[in-house]
Amino acid sequence: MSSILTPPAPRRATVVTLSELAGVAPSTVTRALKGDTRISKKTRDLILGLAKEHGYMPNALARTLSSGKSGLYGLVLGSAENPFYMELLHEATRQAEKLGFRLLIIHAGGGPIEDITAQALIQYQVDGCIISSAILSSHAAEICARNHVPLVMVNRVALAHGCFVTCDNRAGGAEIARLMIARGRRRFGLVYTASSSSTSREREEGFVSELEQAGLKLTVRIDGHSNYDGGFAAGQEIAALLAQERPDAIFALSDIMAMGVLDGLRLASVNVPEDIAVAGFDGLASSARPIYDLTTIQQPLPLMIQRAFELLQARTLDPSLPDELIAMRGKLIIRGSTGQT
Amino acid sequence: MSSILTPPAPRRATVVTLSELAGVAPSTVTRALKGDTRISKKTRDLILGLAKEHGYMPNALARTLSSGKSGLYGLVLGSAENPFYMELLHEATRQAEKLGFRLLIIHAGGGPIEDITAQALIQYQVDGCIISSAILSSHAAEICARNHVPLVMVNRVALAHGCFVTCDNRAGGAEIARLMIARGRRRFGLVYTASSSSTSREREEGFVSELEQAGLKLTVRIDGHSNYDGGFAAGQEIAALLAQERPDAIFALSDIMAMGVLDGLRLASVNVPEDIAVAGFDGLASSARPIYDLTTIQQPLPLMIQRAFELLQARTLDPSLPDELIAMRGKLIIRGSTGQT
DNA sequence: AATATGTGCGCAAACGTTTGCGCAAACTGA
DNA sequence: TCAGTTTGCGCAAACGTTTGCGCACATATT
Repeated sequence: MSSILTPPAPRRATVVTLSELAGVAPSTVTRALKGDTRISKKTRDLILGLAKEHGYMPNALARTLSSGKSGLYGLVLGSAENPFYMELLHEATRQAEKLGFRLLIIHAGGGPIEDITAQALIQYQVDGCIISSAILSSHAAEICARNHVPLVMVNRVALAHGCFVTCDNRAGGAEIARLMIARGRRRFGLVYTASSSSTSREREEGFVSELEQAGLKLTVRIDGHSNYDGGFAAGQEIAALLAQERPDAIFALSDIMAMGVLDGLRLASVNVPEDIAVAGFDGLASSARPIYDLTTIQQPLPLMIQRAFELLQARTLDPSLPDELIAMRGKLIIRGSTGQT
Repeated sequence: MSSILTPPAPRRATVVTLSELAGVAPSTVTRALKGDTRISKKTRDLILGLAKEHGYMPNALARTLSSGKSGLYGLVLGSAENPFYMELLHEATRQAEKLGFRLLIIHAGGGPIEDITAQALIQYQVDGCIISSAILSSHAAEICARNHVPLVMVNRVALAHGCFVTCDNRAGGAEIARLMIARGRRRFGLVYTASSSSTSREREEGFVSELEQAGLKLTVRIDGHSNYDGGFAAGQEIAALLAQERPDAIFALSDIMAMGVLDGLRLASVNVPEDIAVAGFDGLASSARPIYDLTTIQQPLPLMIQRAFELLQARTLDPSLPDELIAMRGKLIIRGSTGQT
């Protein structure tokens, strides 16, 4: 408590206080602020002037209570270790701001989304949720379904209810295989992720099926644990193989693992791309660093986020719309880690 | 519109619907759910049972309207390129969840916070805001001050109004200098950031003043532009110096720049730490990677975030509390990039 | 029996905004 | 002049939760 008595801070301007100043009803103020031409121009101008003069800012919470739309979207992010999620966060934030929305962080990091976390989606009346990683428990998914919270999963498919925007992972894996084969590589290794995620499985399937069509197959398959350290360990393990047993091409299912592989190989004095070609997937900004110079499949992140918001907004307007799955072709970025043509 | 007429989804349980089911007043339901012992145990148990049975979840927005506390905290993040902000986001999210709060992304990336973005803080009645980068315009800062939004800046000091939790940057810079001197280094370079931020200035001041006390001085000072690419370019520039003109110790004012410096030196075949010792600041997880093995000052991020929430919560309870600045000593992590003892 | 105190709840208004419904006055055409 | 239409607004309730104030009834004390 302040030892010097001060009068309470004047309350901030509200629709009601503006209506009193203008001598009109609160509903008139609301309509004037919205530009409703049923309110005369003279009255609208008066109210807009007062609103500006008094620094009026609408209370988004009261507005939500009354209109049912919060302008909030939930965001679920994956591991702190993978810069892909930071890029996704920035892109989602940029597009949300453009659309006049705000992002509520529902979950960040590994592990499933706890029920109490999913309940935040309902409690804050989010207009939808973008999930880029983590798994909703079946109970949490049921809570969302029952409360009509539109969900879009970006970069993976793992829900019984919701929409999906992914990269076309199979096509991407196949493209990497074709490039490696075209460059004359013949012994292939995979650094994968032993999770149940569709992303890894599809990338691997695309890669392997393309090899098989060329009468080739994987000779090494190492779990890179979805992270840099796992990729690094895989790189060391590959480097430790006898040169004639070693694959001459490695596909890591994500850029973060690929960069680990590259560093592991490099510290073991294995030459890339001379001895081993390395490719990744995701298109991280850091994959372009000279020290990596990584060939990769670049996910069309801005467009994926744009589609995600479109899917959510459409389902805010019409909750009965059927779920959609959108797969977008990634772009092959050929760099030094797979050698030059 | 569904072609098959379906009854509207039953509305979710509210305090009012629970009161009708229980045959009590809504205020009784609210009090029972809060455990108010003025409501008899029998009635409380009845209401709790009904709440559970009907999957009641309080509407956080209505609650805010009525109680004045939203449980939302704003978060402002810096550049997508610096993993420090991802680590900060994850730690802030983890601690917020523990406290029962949610984080609203106010801004992410470079550039000042626009007024319309700052207004979101007021519109969503956030209980406070953690700012880790970016600058509030003076108008935005005034909006927050006038509306009593507690602000805490983490990792820098740049506001006329608000609290600050930073690492003790000067002490950290001085520690790096002492280590380098103790290792016999005598020609010093700095990779800095030409921004007005207090963080960079203080780290540099700590480093330089310690050198001067030992009768030493900077011989090279290169702008690393706060990012990896700038650090990399600086590393290349340093490598391009004649060996006898080259510094034998480099302090980069952040880990992300230090990693760029290391890569730039490495690609130019300059040996670290034999030819040049390199140190950074921040304590990023990736600084521990074998390929960097970076000596750094590790910011006590979990404690900084904890203090930030404490400062915000205290000011929610008592808006008249004076601003506080808390500086915390970082921890010197000695790794291979500065050589062994 | 009367009075004081304790217990267990309810009333009512508020928080800030929105919108369906409808009224009064002005205008138009016959 | 009158009926119908248009214009410009207001009323009132709602959205969901909270809480100050106070009532009715039970209990204890004198």
